[in-house]
Amino acid sequence: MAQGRKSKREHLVETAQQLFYREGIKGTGIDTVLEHAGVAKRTLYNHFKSKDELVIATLQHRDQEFMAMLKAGVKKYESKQTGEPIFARVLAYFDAIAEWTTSRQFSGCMFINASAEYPRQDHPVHVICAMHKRLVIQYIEELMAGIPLADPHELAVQFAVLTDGAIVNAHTTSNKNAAQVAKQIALSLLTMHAAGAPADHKQ
Amino acid sequence: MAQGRKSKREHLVETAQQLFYREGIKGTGIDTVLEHAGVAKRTLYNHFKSKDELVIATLQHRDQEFMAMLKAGVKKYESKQTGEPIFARVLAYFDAIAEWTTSRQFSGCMFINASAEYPRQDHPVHVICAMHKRLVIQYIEELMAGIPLADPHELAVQFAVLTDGAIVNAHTTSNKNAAQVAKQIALSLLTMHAAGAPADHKQ
DNA sequence: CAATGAGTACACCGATCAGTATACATTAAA
DNA sequence: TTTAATGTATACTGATCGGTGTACTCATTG
Repeated sequence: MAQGRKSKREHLVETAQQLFYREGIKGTGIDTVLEHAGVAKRTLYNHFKSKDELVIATLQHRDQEFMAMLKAGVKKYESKQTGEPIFARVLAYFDAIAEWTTSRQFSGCMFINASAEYPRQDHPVHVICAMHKRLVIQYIEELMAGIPLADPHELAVQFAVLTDGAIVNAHTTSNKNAAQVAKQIALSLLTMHAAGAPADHKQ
Repeated sequence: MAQGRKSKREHLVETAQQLFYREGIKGTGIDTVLEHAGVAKRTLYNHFKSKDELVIATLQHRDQEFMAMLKAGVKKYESKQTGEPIFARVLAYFDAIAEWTTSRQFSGCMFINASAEYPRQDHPVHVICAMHKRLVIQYIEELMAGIPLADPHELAVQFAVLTDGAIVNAHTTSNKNAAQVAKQIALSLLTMHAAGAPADHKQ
């Protein structure tokens, strides 16, 4: 098994990911990917039997990468939160989203973009996108583990809606504040629904 | 000026809009549009000098149609709201969004989808999408005209973020509840920020 | 009737698309 | 050293892309 520091397959996936993200999936031809990767066409088709397969591998790779980015962001911002300590992790999550949506290369959520390019709900790409979103909700629930809530899942869904809204709004209208808007709303919801959180007693 | 009940141009725009919405813009070829419209290729290129121009005309048409749909929805649901009457119009707006996102042909927001297909922020399509979103925010502000608020615009932006989130979430994860989730959050924010609304005095 | 403008039918263009075929080079393990 | 796997280079396929050229029909209008 000949392989450099990175396998050709991995290199192709990473190159394709960049291009798909910047130019869209249907806006990026196979030849463009090969050109940027410096890899022969035959090699690509030895690893993937079609462009669709490359697209799916790309989205799976992005899923891993994105979740890792989120977790790193939460770790980074968790300690910088003021106010109620049990809220720190969820609020840090929104800071992570904010950092991402205001970064220079930000171009929306790859999964939202992909499912916009493949609108049919039964298309594999669309299915993968739905799975990713479900994973994010699950992660948000984990972040709220320490908070006494009547229905943690429902609040996680609300936060997911807020997140998607912030991402899309930031992308379409170039609004650098969108994620902070979402964070503020999230904080309101937290204080509203957290029953008997210390230092938050009603009057 | 020969013209049937509808001008060829209008017919082309409406046909293209349907197809672009269902199959994506880059996923729909000119020939497909012509086939469905039953119009000669030359006719199309007499009205539009490129596909991009047709796309833009389509988005402008959709903007009109969408705003009309929103206004009709608000009128329809306004009287059916319970609780604080000055909130009725904004809450009806979310019901209109809910009706749309749960309708059979719903396939996301055409503008969000379009700007996902054309990720570059300076592309004309992206610019039109941003304009549309700004129009919606303006409309939301109008709906809140009767509510005493410290910063109506900020709340309108929050509602826009909620709306985008609901739309995207409904589309990507087939969540029929997304818009109702957004409405609930909106109601919370309204009661929280509406200063001195009757029957809403503190304590 | 003549002229004009709008639409049609259809052939055609070069470019690009995803994907294949073939022949050769490199590498590493047996 | 032989063998097999992996990758490269390049040419090619058939389909489709957006867009053009041309000759025609048809209805209106002066």
